[in-house]
Amino acid sequence: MVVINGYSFKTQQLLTQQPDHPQLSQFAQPQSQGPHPVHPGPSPGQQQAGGSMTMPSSSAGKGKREWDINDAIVPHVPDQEFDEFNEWSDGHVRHIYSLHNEEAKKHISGWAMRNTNNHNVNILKKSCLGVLVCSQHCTLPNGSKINLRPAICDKARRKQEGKACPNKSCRGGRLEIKPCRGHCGYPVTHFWRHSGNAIFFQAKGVHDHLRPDPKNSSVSKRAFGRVPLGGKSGNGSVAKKSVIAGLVKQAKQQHSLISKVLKRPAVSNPLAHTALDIYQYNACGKCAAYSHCTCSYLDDSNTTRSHQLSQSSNYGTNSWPLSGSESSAPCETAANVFTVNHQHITYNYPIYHATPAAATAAPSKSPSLPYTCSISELAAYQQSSSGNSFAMGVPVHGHTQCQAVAYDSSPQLATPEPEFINYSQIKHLGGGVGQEEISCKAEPGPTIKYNATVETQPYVEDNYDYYYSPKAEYEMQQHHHQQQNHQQFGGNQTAGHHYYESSSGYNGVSYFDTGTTTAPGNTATGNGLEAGYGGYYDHYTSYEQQMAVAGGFATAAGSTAPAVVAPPGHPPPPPPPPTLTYHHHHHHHLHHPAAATGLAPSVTH
DNA sequence: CGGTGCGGGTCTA
DNA sequence: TAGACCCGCACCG
Repeated sequence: MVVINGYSFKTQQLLTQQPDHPQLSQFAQPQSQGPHPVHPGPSPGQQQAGGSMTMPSSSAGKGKREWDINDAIVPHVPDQEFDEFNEWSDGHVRHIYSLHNEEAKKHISGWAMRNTNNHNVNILKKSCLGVLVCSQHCTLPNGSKINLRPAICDKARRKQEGKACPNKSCRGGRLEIKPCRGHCGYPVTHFWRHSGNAIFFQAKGVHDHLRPDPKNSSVSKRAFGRVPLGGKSGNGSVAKKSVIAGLVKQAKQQHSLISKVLKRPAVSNPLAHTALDIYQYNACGKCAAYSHCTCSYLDDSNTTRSHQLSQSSNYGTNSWPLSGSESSAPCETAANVFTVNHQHITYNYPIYHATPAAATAAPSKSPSLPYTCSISELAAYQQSSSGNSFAMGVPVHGHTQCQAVAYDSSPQLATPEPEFINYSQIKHLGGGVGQEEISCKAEPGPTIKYNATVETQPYVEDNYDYYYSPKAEYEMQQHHHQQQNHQQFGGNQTAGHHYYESSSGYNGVSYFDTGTTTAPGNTATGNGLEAGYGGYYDHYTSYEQQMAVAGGFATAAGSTAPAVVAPPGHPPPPPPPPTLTYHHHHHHHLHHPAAATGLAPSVTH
């Protein structure tokens, strides 16, 4: 068994994708449950691929890591196992942060994430706004492109759009938004949920664009503060020079990092596959038909990627999109989307065939093979640098992925492909709750309405401010950190993770459910209710409570409980109530009396 | 002023 | 029905 960032995988599975988990397979093949075909796409069966997907086994010890943001009950995580905050989470990843983690509390993200009303008060959903780019695709002195962070505020963002390109050398360029389509053609989404002593974070989709510069970056300031960026015509000055120098330095360092990453042996060591491999790529393969999936938006976007690659001079920068996004933004398997209630909540949960092949089997629709290959590698790098707690596909992936990505245009991956299982569904099996649906059957890409300035933009990833903003340093650290993570794979990555804490406890948000966390290791107590459930209470929570009782999960911290989801080899939890449906289609919380827990329902900060 | 969260509504598939 | 968005409002820094 291999533990990756807290997620356990059976070595066997990693090495071989054999369907050795009947139960999992079963769960992984929800289609068997109902009329809904798992994969409406070309190959309905692709997803199951033998059900080899490795669902982390709770019995394995890291079962607590098995959760989905929509799970009725999320695991309790020991304080020591909280993840280090990652502001650049990308791909289908999940993190569990300390309730005291300031960044987590603020739901911070390097990506421009805006609040999205998902009508679920328990889970905060945010979607990516993409990045601001120059309409002229101008190139900065360092060869990079304008890549600014869109304002979250609609009004502010509108003001940003149309502004003159901050690149002084740019003529007529205007800032425009390149929308994110990393999640089946839709913006990448982040979900935040406060439960118990932790903040659960789950991301869906892989950003198909570069990381935007920090809003306080020099470029941003110049862009919106009318401070001209260094340009040929530029007022050269010291600032300009320093910027260039920094860029050069940055490029070198990045190159160095990339080289390291690429050199890393991975092929020979399947186990070396990082969680990213598993959780990120697992994302894709969900689309019933990649051909239908707009994750990688074949249309005009392809060219964009190609262009990006073509200008990969500085691809090494931290902003480069993940391979998944570039060549094949993973999308979730439709079959794995479940709705538990009327809250518009999708239960997408990626189960990855913990096999090297799977990891590299990220489907791609991108026709640009050569670029794709490059991207794959870059992606691998970026993954690592992206700050994901999971290390990512190393060179191997890049390599393998070249094949997979470049040539595998088929949704069906011959190799074990990432699969998505709805944990909730699993839990609800028999309950008739989890009904699979197809999440990526349509091509949302074209449907993107706002700021549909999706033109091929040959922009190169770049962080001109890399050395100018505090963040730059941080990111660099992140890069290194990730590198380390890569090497750590195979071991408990979460252990020893530093997490930010603050004396101030989270005051509570509506989606903070204190009673939704399974107590650690408790296998037989159902008494957690009194302790864990304070004020916040809704059907969701109620259900969780029920589960807690029925399943012997203690909600109170300190107790130990089995993973929420029945792990392979473990019988699924007791059947859930018929439905987890909220009373009202739209939110309607019972105005959670946060009193008991001292949590203010609507206090956001 | 902008970030952030809430939540009522609309549109679309 | 569900997902994505839009929009206004409120709060906060």
